[in-house]
Amino acid sequence: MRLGPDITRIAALLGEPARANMLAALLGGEALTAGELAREAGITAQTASGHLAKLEAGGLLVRRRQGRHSYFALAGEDVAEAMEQLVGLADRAGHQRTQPGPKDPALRKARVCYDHLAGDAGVAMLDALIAQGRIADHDGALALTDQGRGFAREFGVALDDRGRRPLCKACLDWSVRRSHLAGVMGAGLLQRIYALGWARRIEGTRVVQFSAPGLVSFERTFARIP
Amino acid sequence: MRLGPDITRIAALLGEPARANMLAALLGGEALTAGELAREAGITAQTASGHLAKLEAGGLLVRRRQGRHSYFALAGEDVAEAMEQLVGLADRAGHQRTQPGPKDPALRKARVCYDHLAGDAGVAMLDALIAQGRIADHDGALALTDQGRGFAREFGVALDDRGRRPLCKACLDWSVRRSHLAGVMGAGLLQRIYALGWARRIEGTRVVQFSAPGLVSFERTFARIP
DNA sequence: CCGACGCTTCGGTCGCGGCCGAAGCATGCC
DNA sequence: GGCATGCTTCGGCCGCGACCGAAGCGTCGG
Repeated sequence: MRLGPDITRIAALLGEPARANMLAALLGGEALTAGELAREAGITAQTASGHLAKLEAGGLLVRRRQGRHSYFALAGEDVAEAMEQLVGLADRAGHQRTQPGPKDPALRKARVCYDHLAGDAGVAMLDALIAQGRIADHDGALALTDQGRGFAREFGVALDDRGRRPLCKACLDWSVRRSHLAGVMGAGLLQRIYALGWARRIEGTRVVQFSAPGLVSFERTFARIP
Repeated sequence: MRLGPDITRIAALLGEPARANMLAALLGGEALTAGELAREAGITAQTASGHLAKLEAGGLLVRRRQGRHSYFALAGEDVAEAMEQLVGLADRAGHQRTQPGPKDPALRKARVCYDHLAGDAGVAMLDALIAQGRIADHDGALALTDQGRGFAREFGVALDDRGRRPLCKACLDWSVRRSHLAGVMGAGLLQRIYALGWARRIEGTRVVQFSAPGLVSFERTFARIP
C-alpha cells in the first residue's frame, strides 16, 4: 500500500529543523524576506535560499518577488493547520516533562494563530461565544447560530462565506490544550479587535497586546454570563 | 519562535519512506507484526526493528508483545488523521500529473480509512445522511440530529459518547476529494455494515467488498431521496 | 555608472542516519 | 534438550543532504 501522493515529500520538508523554524516564523501570518527567515533559522543566506526553494517547490510556501527582496508566506491556512496537528501529536507523544506551549507568559495569554486569536484570551472568547448561544458546539464541531450571525453584524464582522473556508472551526490551542475559534468568524473577530483598538500585534512576534480599556471592553463583550 | 514540543521529531519520523510505508500499512486499522511490516516496507527485519522502535518512542505506534511476535498498531486515530492531512497537502502541492488517490478502482470505490468507510461509497453515504436530515452540516462541521440518533438506534449502532472522540467528524477523502464520515458514528456504521453481511474486508488490503444483495440494501438505506 | 545590498548558484566538505550481515535472545514446537 | 522461528542488538559501510565559502546576477541608490 503505497500512499499515492507521496506523504514523505512533505513530511521530510517539515522534518528538517531549519525549515521547520522558518515555517514556524511564518505562522504569524505575515510574509517575511529570505534574509529574515535565514536569521530566524540561524543559518546563512545561501543555505536558507536552498531550503526556501524546496519549500516552494513542495507547495508549502508562496513567494512574492518585490524589488530585490523575496517575500515568503505560508501557502495557505491548511499548511498552518497541518503543523498544529503535528504539534498535537508531538506533545501527546512526549507527554511528560514540561508544561506544553511557550514559556513566555505574554504568548500564553494572547497570541495570533495564523490569522485568529489564540491563547487564554482566544479560549475564553470561544467559551463565551458558546455560553452566549452565539456559537453552537455539536460534539466539538462548531456552527454559527442565527443569534451569532446577528452579533457578527452588530460587531462589524463581515462574514464572507463564498469561499470554501468554513465560518467556524475549532482549533486546538497548544498552550491551553482547549479549543479556540478559527475560520472566517475567528479571523474576522481578530480584525475587529485590532480595528477597535482593543489590542495590537507586537512587532515581530506573535504576541497580541491588549490595552487596558481594550481588555475591559473585550471582557465585557465576551463575558461568560451575557 | 521555536515550536515548543518539537514538530521536527514527528515530521522526521514520517519523512522516511520506509517508515511512512509501514505506517501506511497500518492505516487499515489492524495490528501487524514486525515481520509483516518489514516485508511491506521492503526492508530487512533488523532495519524494520530499528524504525519501529523509533516510531514507538515517538508515540506514533503502540506495541503489544504476544509470544514471540511484536504487534504494532497506530497509537490513535489522530495519527491517521495527521497522515491524511499531510496527504492533502501533498497532492494539492504537486497538483499536476496523475489523478489523486489510488489507481485501483476497488480502492476508489470503497475502502476502510482506519475504522470507517471511505471512497465513493463513504462519500455517498455521508451525502445521503445529510440529505435525509440525519446529520446536519454546519459550515463543514458535522452533527448528529435527533432524527439521526433515532436512525442509529434502529440500525443497530451503539453511540458511546463517553470517550473524547467526537460522534461525527468530516474526514477529507483523498481519492474523491470530498468528505466522508468519521468519528464514533462513522466507525459504528461500518461495523454494522460488516455485521449485516453487506460487505467484508478483503484480507490484507484496505478494500471493502460489497456483496450484490448487500450493495442493494446499502443503496436503499443510504439513498439521497429518503 | 558604480558601489552597496540581497538573493541565488556552484563546488566541496562533513556528519547523520539508513541499511544490511552477523550474532544474540526469546519463544514455541517436536 | 534440540531446532526452527521471529525479533532485537551490534558493527561497519555508504550515500544523501545540510551546510558554508566564493562567485554570479539582479535591483536600488547616488
